[in-house]
Amino acid sequence: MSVITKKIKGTEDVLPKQSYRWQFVENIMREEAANFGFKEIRTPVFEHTELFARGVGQTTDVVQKEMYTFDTKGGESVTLRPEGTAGAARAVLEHALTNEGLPIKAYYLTSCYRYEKPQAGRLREFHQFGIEEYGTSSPVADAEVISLASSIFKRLQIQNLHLEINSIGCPCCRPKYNEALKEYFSKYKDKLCGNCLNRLEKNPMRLIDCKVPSCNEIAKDAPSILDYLCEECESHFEQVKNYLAVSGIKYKINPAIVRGLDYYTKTVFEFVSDAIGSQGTVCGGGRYDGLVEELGGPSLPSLGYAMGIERLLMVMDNQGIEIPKPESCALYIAGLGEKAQVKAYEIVNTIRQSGLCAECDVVGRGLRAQMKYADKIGARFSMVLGDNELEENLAKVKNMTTGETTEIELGEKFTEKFTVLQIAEKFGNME
RNA sequence: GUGGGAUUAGCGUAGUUGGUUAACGCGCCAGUUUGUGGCACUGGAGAUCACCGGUUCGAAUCCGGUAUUCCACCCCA
Repeated sequence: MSVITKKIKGTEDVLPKQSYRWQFVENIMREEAANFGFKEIRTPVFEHTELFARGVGQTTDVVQKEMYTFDTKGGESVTLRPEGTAGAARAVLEHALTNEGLPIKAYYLTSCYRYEKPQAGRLREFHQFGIEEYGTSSPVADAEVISLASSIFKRLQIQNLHLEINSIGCPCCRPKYNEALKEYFSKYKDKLCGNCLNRLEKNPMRLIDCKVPSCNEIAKDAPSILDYLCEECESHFEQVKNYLAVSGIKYKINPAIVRGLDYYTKTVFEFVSDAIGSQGTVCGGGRYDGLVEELGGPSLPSLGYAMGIERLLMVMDNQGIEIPKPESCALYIAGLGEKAQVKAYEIVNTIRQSGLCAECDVVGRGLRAQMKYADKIGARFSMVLGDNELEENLAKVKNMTTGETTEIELGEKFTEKFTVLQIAEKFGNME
């Protein structure tokens, strides 16, 4: 076999055998989001490049080197969304959703694209579930949003996830902190890595989580943002912690969480798993009070986060969490001979119309092979239809899990009223 | 973008001093006489040994490059 091409690097196919796992996770996300009052928002996969440049931030790695950007035939620069927040914020502004009452609570479940070097848990096309809440600066909202993530993880039965939170201040206090950082790190200029030297002027906060051992050593004693928070930020952070405590959510304060997207302010957090290697952040987000304004809108304090579906599935796989298999075929009808095949097809259609899954042979197999197939697809019941059955108006139905058989009448009534539940009744209890 | 490992049928693997039709398990297909799956048995299909090039009389096996994938860094979900 020589297939002409393969899937693009860093992309994944979700095959029929596997898709139920995705659907299970997605359904729980949708349900929990609904319980918390969030409604789905769907925005286009691509946007004008400037939206991300502006929203996510020019200095970020995501914008500088990871975007799928191209020119259209019309000559405009468009970009495949590298994350979900910018597009959602754009839509909120474009449709003036602020007029429909605040806060605006939305969630998305979509693909995102980043041109990165792939490895397990890091794909070029990946999927995120994300939460967006616009128009509230209250710390309750911070806790609410984290609580939603937490209850999704609980329903997915994911174990050993650590919540780490931090506050990275606001335009009022961060400049002072940045100055303090510059002053501190300047003393060690000759020992810092090239990357850190570059960032020292533009984005000194990023030096704090540098993984280069020598830098890391220096960063240990760097001033903490928590000592530089303005009164408002500090009080906000305190209240967020209180609300988390009230919700019974455990967390660890990690001053090293700074996040790589420029729009974050005040609260930032991550849920981290140690089960899947170095790409362990399964959910990350925080507050972005300045984003909407940055995009040309009104001052609209907001917050949100995104979870990586592939990573969650990896963790679940790793922890051996069982995902319930979907309902299989209720009845398989094996037909013998042309006349019986037609009848089988007719009955199958009737059952389908009653809302149940039924199947019959569509490849021309023999009886034995049809039974094997019925077994393979996990049919709950099977029935054999041949000349004898058609003559006598009587067919045997077999319970595929127990092997028991029972007889059932064919005929006019049969096709009209037949349901698999009737068969089940004949067997007494089923399940 | 940096560094390292891997690459043999759909999947998991075996295959070293380089030597005839590349092996095994699972899966798939078909049979095991009279019309019934899960077990067993028999048979069958399926691999240009990732790709390209080099060394050699001869390469799955050695060398180089490319691709993909995994691990770490980086980044982030």
